[in-house]
Amino acid sequence: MVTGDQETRERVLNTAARLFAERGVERVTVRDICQQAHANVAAVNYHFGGKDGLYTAVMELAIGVMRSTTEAARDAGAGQSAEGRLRAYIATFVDRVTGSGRDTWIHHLLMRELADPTPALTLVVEQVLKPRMEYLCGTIAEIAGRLPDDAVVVRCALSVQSQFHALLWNQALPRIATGGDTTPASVAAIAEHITAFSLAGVRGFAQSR
Amino acid sequence: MVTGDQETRERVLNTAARLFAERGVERVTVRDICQQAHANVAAVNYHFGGKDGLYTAVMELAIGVMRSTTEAARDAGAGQSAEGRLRAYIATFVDRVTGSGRDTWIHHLLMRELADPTPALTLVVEQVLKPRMEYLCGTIAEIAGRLPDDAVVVRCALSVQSQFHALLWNQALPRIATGGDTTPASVAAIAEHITAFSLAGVRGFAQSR
Amino acid sequence: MVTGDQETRERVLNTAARLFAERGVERVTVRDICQQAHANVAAVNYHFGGKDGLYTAVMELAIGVMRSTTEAARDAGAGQSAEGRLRAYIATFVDRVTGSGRDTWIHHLLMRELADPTPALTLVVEQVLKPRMEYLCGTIAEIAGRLPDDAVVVRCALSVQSQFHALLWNQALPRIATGGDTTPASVAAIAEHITAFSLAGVRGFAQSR
Amino acid sequence: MVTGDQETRERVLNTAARLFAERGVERVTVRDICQQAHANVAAVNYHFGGKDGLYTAVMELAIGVMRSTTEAARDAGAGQSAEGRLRAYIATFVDRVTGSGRDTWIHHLLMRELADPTPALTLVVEQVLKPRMEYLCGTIAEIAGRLPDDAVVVRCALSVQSQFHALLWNQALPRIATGGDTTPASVAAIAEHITAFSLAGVRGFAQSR
DNA sequence: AATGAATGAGCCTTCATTCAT
DNA sequence: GATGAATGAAGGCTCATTCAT
Repeated sequence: MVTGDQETRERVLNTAARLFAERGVERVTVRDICQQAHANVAAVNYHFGGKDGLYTAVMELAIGVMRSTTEAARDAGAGQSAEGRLRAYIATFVDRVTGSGRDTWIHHLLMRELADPTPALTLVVEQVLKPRMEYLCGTIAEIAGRLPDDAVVVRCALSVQSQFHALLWNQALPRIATGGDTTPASVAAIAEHITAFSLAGVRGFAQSR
Repeated sequence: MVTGDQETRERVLNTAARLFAERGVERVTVRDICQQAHANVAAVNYHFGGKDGLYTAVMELAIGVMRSTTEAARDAGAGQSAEGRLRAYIATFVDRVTGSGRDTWIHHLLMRELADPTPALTLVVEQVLKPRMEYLCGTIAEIAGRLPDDAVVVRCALSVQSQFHALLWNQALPRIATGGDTTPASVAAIAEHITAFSLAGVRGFAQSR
Repeated sequence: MVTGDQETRERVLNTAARLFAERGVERVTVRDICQQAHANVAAVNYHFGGKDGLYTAVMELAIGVMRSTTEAARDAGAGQSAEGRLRAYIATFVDRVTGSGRDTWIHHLLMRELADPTPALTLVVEQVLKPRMEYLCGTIAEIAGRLPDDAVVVRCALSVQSQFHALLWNQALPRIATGGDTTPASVAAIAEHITAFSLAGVRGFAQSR
Repeated sequence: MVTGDQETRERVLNTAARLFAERGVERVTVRDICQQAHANVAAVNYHFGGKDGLYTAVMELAIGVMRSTTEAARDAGAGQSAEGRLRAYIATFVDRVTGSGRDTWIHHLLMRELADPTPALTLVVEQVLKPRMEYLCGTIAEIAGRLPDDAVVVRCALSVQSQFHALLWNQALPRIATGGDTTPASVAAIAEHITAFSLAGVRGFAQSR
């Protein structure tokens, strides 16, 4: 109608990603999406085969972005010591989660997916969460002087990762504690806290060699 | 009267709590609830004024249980040192979250509320989360030799509390890591891990007096 | 509950009469009536056998009042000339219709019944409208020097009677014309107009004997 | 497409007009309308936004027809004397109200609106009733030798107009009086009666100049 | 490739009525 | 005699989906 071509598909996909994250899949109608995307009501079924297909496409998009975040977290610590890699990893995630603007929709979507699992969760686990855990376990293993598949190391990795999510809640919530701020200073302070807290936690499990 | 045991209102309320937690409010129909509760379709509107009212009632029920959990976590550490209180607090929560059977629906419900806030979330924050944070801050403050409203203390409390939720996900998820087990042994191991990790983390922020 | 006895029946009946007139039968619920009448939800079914039975009872009540209005209109002109009787008849009706306060609900109810006939309409026609027409025909016949069952006389009676209803509309409507006033002066002016207009109209059909 | 002749919107609109007039808005269900219109249950919401919107559309349709009736009543008396215009006006209305067949639904609908006003009544008053009153006042003013906004003239206009409605009732009722007939002869007789009665009534208020 | 009118299943809610007490 | 908890039928409306164009 407007431009034709494949642009419609993209507009619908991006609009859906935003709305799904904002309100949740159930609270968004196909009409809402198509209207805001300046597309026809039938566009969703035409391009994605239905609402479910659209959700899957959105999740695939999200997974792509999340994987690039994983990459970024890795790259930020490339060539550094284990402590440096952990610090860089945490800093990258805190930065993305507190959302310097875009891509925040991904975290909301992930929270919903975790609270209300769909078949897409399997993909997220396999392609996003497991790789992250693996990298994190490797780094932590080095710090703790243990093997990456040591149960202690895995638990530490979960302890580290879990702290990012407290940030998400603090954003979605009537702030429980301080730190709804997303000023560069406070973001850095949070990252520094998690790093220090986690390093101390991990070192407590360090094995003398 | 169909079964005659519980009153209709109670049957509907309990059934709704279970279904809301299992599938999410949007995916549960009033008909489903009433059918499983052996009640009439109109029972929801009669007793709760509508689906929304029913959800509110369920959340109030959940809040009641959660408050008793907070109490239990406090009582378990009564009369002990700060470290002992933290250990007891964590043990209580890990025990409840890993679910010795009942009341697991509450955690699912809470996760959904956090992912998809409704007006009920305000109540949860005020009556459940804030009191927990206060208690936790008090204990941590003592360990760290800081004031309870110190920003460092608050961040530590969030770091501690956030680790419980990793457990929740591990339950809802195709297990990312080890520890889908809820055998007494593994539950104890998890509790011990969080305690050790957190104590080390907090002590890293301790102020020399 | 409050006083028991037969008073409940009366309260329900009167409340229903008022509400039926105000909103129309379909727009009034049994719950509304019982609540406003400080009676139980089941009171309507208990005392009147159902909503239909209640409506019938209300119509019977209305018919009683309307018959007394007919009587009053007759009595007001008793012993007077035909012109005087017509003037008194019209004055009585204009007074009642413009509603010096109570009994206005009856007119609204009658309007609804005419617009949306129920079996009760037959009763109204037989016990209220026909007697009025008969009296009016008798009076008009005398003025016109014709027989009461003369088609001309009957048509004149309808012409007279119909003018009352214009008043009802002017009350229910965003006033089409002047005269929403119900001050004694304007009411008298209206009565005088209808009387003069009608007398002139009827005399135009007078037969020289 | 079921029948293919009219468009769905038109079928629904016409069916609704008929049913609303026959039974009243409250007693007609959306399902009834759609079934008789060979349309889907959702057609009403799709084309009219809901039952209320459908009613509004029906009223707009009715207003259109009523305005054309007003035009016809004017045209019928064009170029004639005031008496001739009044006679033509009355004849037109009596003809339409007694219903040579079609468009009778409009009168039923108007009666319901008057008995049970909805927001649509304002439109009817502004676009139909007021213009009619203005024309009628102009004609009567000329006959009575008074100004069109003279209170006496306005009252006369109401007296004239009100007589049409007696006809409506006579149709909806178990006939009170003669004249349920719609033979051309009786229709003409009624029109002639109203004309004569009204002319005499108006002339009684004539001012000598 | 894309549209929008039309569909039908299903949802929440309302309401007159019933029945055990 | 009177209550109020509980019922079931039905209503308006939403929404993802389809189909002819």
